[in-house]
Amino acid sequence: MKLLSWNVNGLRSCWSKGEARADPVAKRQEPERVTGFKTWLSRSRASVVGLQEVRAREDQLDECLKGLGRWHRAFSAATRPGYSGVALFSRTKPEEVLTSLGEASFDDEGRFQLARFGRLLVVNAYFPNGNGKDRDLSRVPYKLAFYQRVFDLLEHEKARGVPIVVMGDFNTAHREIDLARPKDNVKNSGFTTVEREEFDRWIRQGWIDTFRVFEPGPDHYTWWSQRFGVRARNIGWRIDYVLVSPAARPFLRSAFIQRNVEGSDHCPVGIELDDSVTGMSTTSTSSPRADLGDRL
Amino acid sequence: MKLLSWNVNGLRSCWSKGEARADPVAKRQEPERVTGFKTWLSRSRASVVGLQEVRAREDQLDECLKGLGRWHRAFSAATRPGYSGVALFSRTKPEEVLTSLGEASFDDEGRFQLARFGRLLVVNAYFPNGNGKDRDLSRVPYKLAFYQRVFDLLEHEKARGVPIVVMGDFNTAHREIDLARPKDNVKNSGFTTVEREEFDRWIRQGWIDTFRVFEPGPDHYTWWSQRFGVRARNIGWRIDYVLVSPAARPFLRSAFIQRNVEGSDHCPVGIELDDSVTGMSTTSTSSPRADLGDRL
DNA sequence: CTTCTGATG
DNA sequence: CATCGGAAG
Repeated sequence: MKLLSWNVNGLRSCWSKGEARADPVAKRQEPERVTGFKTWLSRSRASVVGLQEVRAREDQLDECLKGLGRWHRAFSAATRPGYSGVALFSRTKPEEVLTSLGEASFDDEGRFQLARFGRLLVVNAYFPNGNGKDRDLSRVPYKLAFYQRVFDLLEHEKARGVPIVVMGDFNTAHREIDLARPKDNVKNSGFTTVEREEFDRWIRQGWIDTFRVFEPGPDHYTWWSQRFGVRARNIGWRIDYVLVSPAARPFLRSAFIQRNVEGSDHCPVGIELDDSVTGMSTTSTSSPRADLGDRL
Repeated sequence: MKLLSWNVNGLRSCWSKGEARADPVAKRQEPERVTGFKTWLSRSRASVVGLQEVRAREDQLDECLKGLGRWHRAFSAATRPGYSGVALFSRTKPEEVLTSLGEASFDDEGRFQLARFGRLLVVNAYFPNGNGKDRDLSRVPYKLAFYQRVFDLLEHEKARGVPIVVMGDFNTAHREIDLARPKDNVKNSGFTTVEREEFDRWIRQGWIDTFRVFEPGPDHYTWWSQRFGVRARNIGWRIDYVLVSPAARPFLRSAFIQRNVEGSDHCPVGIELDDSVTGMSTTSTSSPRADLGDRL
């Protein structure tokens, strides 16, 4: 099974880039194909797709969601209009979906979804940006608290040997190799010491950065600033990740970055797991099954 | 001498429509020529140009103002950023420019300029829209007070026989013939009885609607809603005018609407006056010269 | 429908 | 640089 994660930076905008709209812009130009959301999704062959920065409530998405084919869809929007928001699309309906982290300051921002497919837990998360109102680091504490809350929430199941996937926009580059200009960014949110240390803690505690299982080298990024056209020169950051718990590791077949998919300032990332990870296929295993009712 | 008036609905936007910019839009489309501000101005052969809804302070206009050629420029911006604002361009420097109506509630909105060229007074005005916050008529009283203030300010000079031009966006259609759908708009600001009566008062007191001197017929408009593409079907309003005082009437050579000029939801309007109206040409007259120092 | 800000990324 | 909302026209 394939799992994909994409920060779409506004689903309506991302979707529109793949459509030849009869809008004022289209009147002035030849429709030019960029990939956009719809084409990407229809060609994805994914089982589960996590989106971040949807920036719309479900009822504002009618046009984008029309004709997408048979997907189960779950949304968690922020209270503030046009801000944040995550969505989870899946080929089969999850047995459970949870969107609360048990704290209003987190839940108000539509950043978290946890879904269960058999024994597999899939988290779709949009970790906060650490920049505050005045482009300072004032939101870093909130960001770290969010990381810790998600970590704590999953710890028991991870320790029990439940296969878990945590995918999304982590808004942090882990190591120097994970961004093109590490020296220039040591004081910028996304690459400060505290943020990197929190990421380190996840890895030390057993979470696996799936992309690095297969690719140890540099120049692999998932986000590029929209300024100065730096994407063409690949001056980017790897801030979108798919982590898996140790119990999911044996099922991991591949991990990848879809750097040619356009429509957002992020590109999609993903992994392939053996179908048996859910415990729902013919060949079953004896891994423990998550019981969200107990823990969450 | 030719005088022109145009509500540009954002000078930066209007200007950009005449430029083949290297911007994200241009990347996706073939540059298509629409007239825009720069081309219009350079081909205008005007002596004086009044702009309304500039929607920028002078320091935000560097790019638009670059390479426009030799124009004297005067600006009056609103306090609130991106709102209202008028500008007066002229081939010769006005002897005087006045922007205050003597009341902060008017002056804060950048709606008024009065310039003197010899004995000729030129007013560039952006009369308020009568629609309030809730799309009601709550700004009609302010609009009427503005009309009355401008009227009163000019009355003494008009009565003395000074040639005066008042050009701009009046935000009112005078008579049924001045809008395509009079019946549908009797309750909308711009065509309510009180607004039309204020316009009537100006005419009764001697102000001349220059366009009607030459064109008594229907279907001549200066503004079209941006919704539903009604400009192509000419469903518009004539709300931009050039009025002249009785003393200027003998100098009036033509009046016109430039309905094919694009770049704004309004099109330019203008008149031609005999050059001698300023009293500065070789053939002088004995008309009184305005003395702003006394009155304003 | 379109122009602007202002917040946010 | 680009998204989205809101005010305004």
